Amino acid sequence: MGQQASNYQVAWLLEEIGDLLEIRGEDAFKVRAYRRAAQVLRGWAEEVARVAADGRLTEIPGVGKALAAKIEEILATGTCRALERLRQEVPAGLRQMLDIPGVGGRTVGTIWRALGITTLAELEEAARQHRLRTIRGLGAKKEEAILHGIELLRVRLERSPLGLAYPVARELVGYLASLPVVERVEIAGSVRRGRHLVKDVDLVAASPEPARVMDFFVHMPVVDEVVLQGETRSRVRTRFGLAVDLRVVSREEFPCAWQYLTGSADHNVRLRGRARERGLKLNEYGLFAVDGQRLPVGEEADMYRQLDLQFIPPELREDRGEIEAAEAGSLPVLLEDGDLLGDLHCHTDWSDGGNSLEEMARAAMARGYRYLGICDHSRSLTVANGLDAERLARQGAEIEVLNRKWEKEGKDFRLLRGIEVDILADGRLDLEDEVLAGLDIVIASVHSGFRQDRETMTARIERALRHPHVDVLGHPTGRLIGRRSEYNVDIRRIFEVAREEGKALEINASSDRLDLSDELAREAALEWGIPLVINTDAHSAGGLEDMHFGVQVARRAWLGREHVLNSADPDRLLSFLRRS
DNA sequence: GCCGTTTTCGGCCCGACTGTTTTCAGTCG
Repeated sequence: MGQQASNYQVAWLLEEIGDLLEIRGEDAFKVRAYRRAAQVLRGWAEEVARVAADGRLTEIPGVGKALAAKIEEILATGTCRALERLRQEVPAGLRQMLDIPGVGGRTVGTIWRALGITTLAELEEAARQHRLRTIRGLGAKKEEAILHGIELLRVRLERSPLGLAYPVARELVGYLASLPVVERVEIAGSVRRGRHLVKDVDLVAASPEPARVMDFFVHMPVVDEVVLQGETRSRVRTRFGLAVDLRVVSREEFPCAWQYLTGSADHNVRLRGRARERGLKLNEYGLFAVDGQRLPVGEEADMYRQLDLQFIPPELREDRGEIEAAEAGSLPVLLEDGDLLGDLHCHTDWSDGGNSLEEMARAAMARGYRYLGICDHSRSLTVANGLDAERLARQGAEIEVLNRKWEKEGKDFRLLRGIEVDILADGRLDLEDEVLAGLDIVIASVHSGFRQDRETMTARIERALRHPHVDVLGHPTGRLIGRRSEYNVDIRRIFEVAREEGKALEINASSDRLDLSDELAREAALEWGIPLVINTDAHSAGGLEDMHFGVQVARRAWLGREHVLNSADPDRLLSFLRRS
């Protein structure tokens, strides 16, 4: 993480400026400009500090002179004057209210000015006392919606989405690893298991000098508050509100400590019982015989072996049958990051993505992919600059030019011409059949009318899935983690139709979706035999890296490469797509 | 705030939906 702010941190502050401006009632386009820049930076592959050093900040789309100056100020000082002024003016608690679904800057500003409310607790109190409905423009329904929204938000405050926790964990691991006295450091806990929501980040390190490691840990620049600090365990709260636990043990203790701290608790309880049955004792420091003699455990796998079990990958450690399977030697061979040969769903600057076709392709090649599906939005999604038939055709022509160029250069890579076509409210698709017929891949997704009743929504998706040109159903349940619940849809009926029609379902790997969930992915693939695809839905080159989260969903679903279409080589993949 | 082979100023952010409303404001994607 170094001294200079990372892209993520700069984005975080720009986002804050946008939020505060919105609450103050500033021009919506200005607010949008800050948010857009933050989004671009979050997905920007190159270090923004590096870009700034070269004086190339304004080459980043969405960054002009004013933002470039602010970014430079943030890189130099960790903040900027404009932000500090806003923080003085707008109480800190108001910002959190923007996270309540259905509440935006206007509403927050109105409530603030009318009732002087500045915290979530005060807002909830006022809603319960029916004081919000006295404000002009708000009513009983809005008051109820706010109370419900606060509930949804609570879930998110107690647990962080993996997409937030994982980069933080990775960054801290890198930071700790740079310390010479640290022999080894790893991510443990639910982040390692790939849970979509995590309570905190658990790290474990091996070092002969734990006190020095701890001292280093609690003084890291991202630390907001030291919750507790001891010889072997410390807990801090980072600036993002995320709690981080670090345990430091000896090298000898490391494998069992790592295993223990990875959990889950239920899984560990079963393992300890199993050790006891064998006359052994298992704890976070090691595996011991009755006489207290330490058994050799050089790696986690040794410990499982001592308990007559196959090695159980972290994603399976939930006591959902993995111990029985490991005992029988029947654990599945799980999908791995390297198994994926392409990503079938990403966006470009033709619609609402941040990078060009070629930039997305380069990023895909750098990941070792052999193909990349370009599936921009379709025309009805006007805010995303969705493509109509004419622009889609022009994009297709550009893709063909690129593909021919790479073929000539002998590159084993191609772009697939695709679309993420909107499923309209009645289940029709947003583009004509003959337009869809000319594409390599068609992903159909719901982006509107989320409140349809179960029957209507199910029939709507069913109709789209039965359309002969549709290959994949995108983000099948529509959930946004901590922000929006699933649509009201009979997902088993959708499974039935997908199986009948031979269509694939998406595991959307975008960290705020992870949709299908691990439970549904497992059911779809293993019980219904439906082929899955794992796609990042990336809106920038950096977004392709979310694939890791999708792989973890698949692993948590007990799936191997045979269940995932985009682990197939291009010919096999295309033959599936042509079939539909 | 950004952006530009129509433009360095004036667009950008449009339409659906909901709730609070007598004609509109806010949110969302």
